[in-house]
Amino acid sequence: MGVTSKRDQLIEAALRLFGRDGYHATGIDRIREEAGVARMTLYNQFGSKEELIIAALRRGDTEFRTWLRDTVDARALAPRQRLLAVFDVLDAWFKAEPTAPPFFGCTFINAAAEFSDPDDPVHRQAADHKAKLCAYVSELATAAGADEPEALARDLLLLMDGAIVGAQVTGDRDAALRARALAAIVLDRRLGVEPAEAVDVT
Amino acid sequence: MGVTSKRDQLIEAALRLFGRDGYHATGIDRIREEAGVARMTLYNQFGSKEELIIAALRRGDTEFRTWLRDTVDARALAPRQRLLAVFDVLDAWFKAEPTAPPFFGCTFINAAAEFSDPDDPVHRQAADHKAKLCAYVSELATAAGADEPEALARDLLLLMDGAIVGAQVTGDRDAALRARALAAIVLDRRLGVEPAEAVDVT
DNA sequence: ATATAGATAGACCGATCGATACAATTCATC
DNA sequence: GATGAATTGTATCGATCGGTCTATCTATAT
Repeated sequence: MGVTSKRDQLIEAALRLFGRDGYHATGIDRIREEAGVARMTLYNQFGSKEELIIAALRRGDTEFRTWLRDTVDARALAPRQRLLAVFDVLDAWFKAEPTAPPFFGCTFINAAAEFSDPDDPVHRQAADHKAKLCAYVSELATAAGADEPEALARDLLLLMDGAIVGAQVTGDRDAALRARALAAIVLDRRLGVEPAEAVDVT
Repeated sequence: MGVTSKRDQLIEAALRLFGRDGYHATGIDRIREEAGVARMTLYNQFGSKEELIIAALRRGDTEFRTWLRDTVDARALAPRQRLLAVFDVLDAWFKAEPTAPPFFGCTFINAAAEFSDPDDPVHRQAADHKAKLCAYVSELATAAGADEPEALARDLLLLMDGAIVGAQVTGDRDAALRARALAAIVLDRRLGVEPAEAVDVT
């Protein structure tokens, strides 16, 4: 085996294929083939397709949030700018910049769609990702001195999801920038205006 | 046959099942069974599953936009209020009010997710729905005297999609109301403030 | 050198997939 | 009441689905 374990190879292949082709449309055998692994290895590591889906979502969650966090941190801006930087990260994602994961829409939104029952483990895993994402944005909002960081985070998450859908469905690659402009307007209301930034909200 | 043709029964069953369970997860036989129709009738009316999907999306598009339009019209408000009323309609949808279609997320977003190729006929049909929705909101924005009605419509559509995703993934049934509050803030910037409304943006 | 655990390829399972063939039957129209 | 089109049920197709089983191979540790 290489540097990555069979288990990791399976999770990575699954994450990519589920993200591109969907969950029901992607067969076990396709994942097994892509990972270069025997079928029984898959069933030894994960008892079922559902468990593999959940493992892939868990991996995707940590990978995405880590990438988001690191990329925002790399800009090392003032607290208010860091909230807006989240949308710059989305922009890089939509435009498929090298460091970003390939864009086929949000695999968590897609998972929740394909498993519509809120009690389904897959749906729960998808909801958990959004909750963790919201918690992170809430941290940023707190650092920026928001009165109600949780409420602000939910609003910004709504803008993020709206941008993702716009980029995915109608192919609007500038959706993140428009969401960023909207976020700036919202921040003006919730954080108070910073003179230097308040002008260029367009 | 009843008052509705076999074709209509098939389209309605398909629209409901695709919306709830997804496109790949819903088999032809399930639709045929739900519609109470022979399998060959399905293949006589629609040459393939894909054509049935597209017919269902077309039906869903007109049904949703008609319902949206009528419900907004029923409120007969001032132009600016009509733009915000769109979010009240979403709210009624999320909360499964009797007149609203059942809520399992936006079947067009879901279709675009399951058929990720932008050139896929199904994906195109989904994108077409969002484009038509955007055109309608643009009408409302024009009536409200927006400087750039198209740009405003895109922003409001982003808020709508964000609310839909929030309601679908994390089950946030108040997502439409939060999107409405955000929309009010955006309208303040784009339309100019109307004193009576400008205060209660929360 | 041998024991042990994990990975391999491939046959195989029953179920279901989308789609077709066809004969029997219903139904509207004249 | 006869005609022709639409609809019916059912049998069937090849392919694929998720999942199991087995026998062979390989690597590591003792």
